[in-house]
Amino acid sequence: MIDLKVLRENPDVVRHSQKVRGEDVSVVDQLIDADIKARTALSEFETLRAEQNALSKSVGAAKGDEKTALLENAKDLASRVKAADSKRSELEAQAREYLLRISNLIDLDAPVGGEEDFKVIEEIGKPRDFKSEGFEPKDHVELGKTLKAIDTERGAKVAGSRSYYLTGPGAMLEFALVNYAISSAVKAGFIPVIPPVLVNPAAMEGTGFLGQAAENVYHLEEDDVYLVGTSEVPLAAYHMDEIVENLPIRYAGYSSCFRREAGTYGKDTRGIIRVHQFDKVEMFSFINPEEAKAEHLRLLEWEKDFLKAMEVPFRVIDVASGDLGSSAIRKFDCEAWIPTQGAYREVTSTSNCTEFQARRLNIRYRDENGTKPVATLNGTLVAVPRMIVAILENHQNKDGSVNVPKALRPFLGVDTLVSSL
RNA sequence: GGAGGGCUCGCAUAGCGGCCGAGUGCACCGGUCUUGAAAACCGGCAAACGAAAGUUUCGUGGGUUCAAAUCCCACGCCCUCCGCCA
Repeated sequence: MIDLKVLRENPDVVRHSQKVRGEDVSVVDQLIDADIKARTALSEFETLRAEQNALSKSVGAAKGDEKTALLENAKDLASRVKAADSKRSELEAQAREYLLRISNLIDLDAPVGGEEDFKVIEEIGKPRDFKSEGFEPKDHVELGKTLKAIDTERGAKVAGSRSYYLTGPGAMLEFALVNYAISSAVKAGFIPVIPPVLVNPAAMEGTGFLGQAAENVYHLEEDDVYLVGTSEVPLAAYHMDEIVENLPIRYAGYSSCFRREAGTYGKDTRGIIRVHQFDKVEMFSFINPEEAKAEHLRLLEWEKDFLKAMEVPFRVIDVASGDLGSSAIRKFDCEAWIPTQGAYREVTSTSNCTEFQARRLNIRYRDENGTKPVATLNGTLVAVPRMIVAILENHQNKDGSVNVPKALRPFLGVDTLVSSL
């Protein structure tokens, strides 16, 4: 949630943010109004309550007739307190509802616009010229099949669309990617974490995934728990309701991720670009808000290092305001070149959520002036299926074999993946 | 799934209707003493809103009462034992 002080003192900042995100602006004024009403009700309640507390104390001390008279008074007051209290909680709930509908205040450096209005920051590596090499690149589905690495047909048979098996070299590739990712993260000072992927509503709500993203979240009705779409959720909630010390704290979470992919019918139906379940190594930082911007760039740097090590051509984009999640003020995506699509596709992403999540999750740090919400940031180190796609397609040879990036060789044990058909 | 026990300020515990936002010990911070340290002693030490007064918070939500950490109800979580199972 945003800082109410900003809203009270500078509502135009909030209006502008909502506007460039393409979100409801009118909720800002509804919140301002609700906030004033709630605060008025609160102070009315507090005044009455103070009176009641004082009166109550005198009842305890009084005797006889005096006591009877006081009790009469107190009874009346008690009912007024009760009424004031329920009015207060009603208005506070209303205000909170509006508050939760407002997204984090956009970074003014983020490009304004929709999905298409991203800004390319840099391009790293050059796409291969398969034509001059004398062959048509195969797509990852085909390569995965001949290498016996990816089995989407049986995935569909057993689990439905957007499901797959990683087998043999495919499975080994996942282990290699994850091991390489975790060992680089540990070198960079991250604490490796294997978090729960089944979380309660507070964790889900706190990280902001039950707003606009709710339709993509799996919910297990019977037990009222959610399957996380990213380990960002359990990592952020790890310090829920705590006052943390020794910032920055950096975690590298490895977990399965679950996504309903609602509203994506017909999009990326082939292969494992868009799937319901995949594994991912995610970086997550808790940090002093003043350092959030610098940390964002550091996370991006780690993502770039990983992609460079995969020897895959990619570009970095500055995602436009209308395409950001509600918690993020700015987001950088790394997009790998996918030869058979002739396009760059998102493989990793890093977001600066400033204090937005920490406010909801009640995660604070202490400084000379008291306690304040921390900033949280997240970034993908590796999302396994998409990285496998990028590696297979970019490093394929004419005979259908695939060269393994040097960085992965120690973890995989081979230099080349060879067709076993 | 069955039977019990428990949830109080970082940790451990006291409190069982008004004198309790709450005692004690440990931890922590500051000081005295000491060549230095330990010990001892003295002082401080939960959080939120608020300019302040004040209000709120003893797992959560509801109820009884003039008044609830304390009584009642529901839920959640944790622990122990039994059953089942990876």
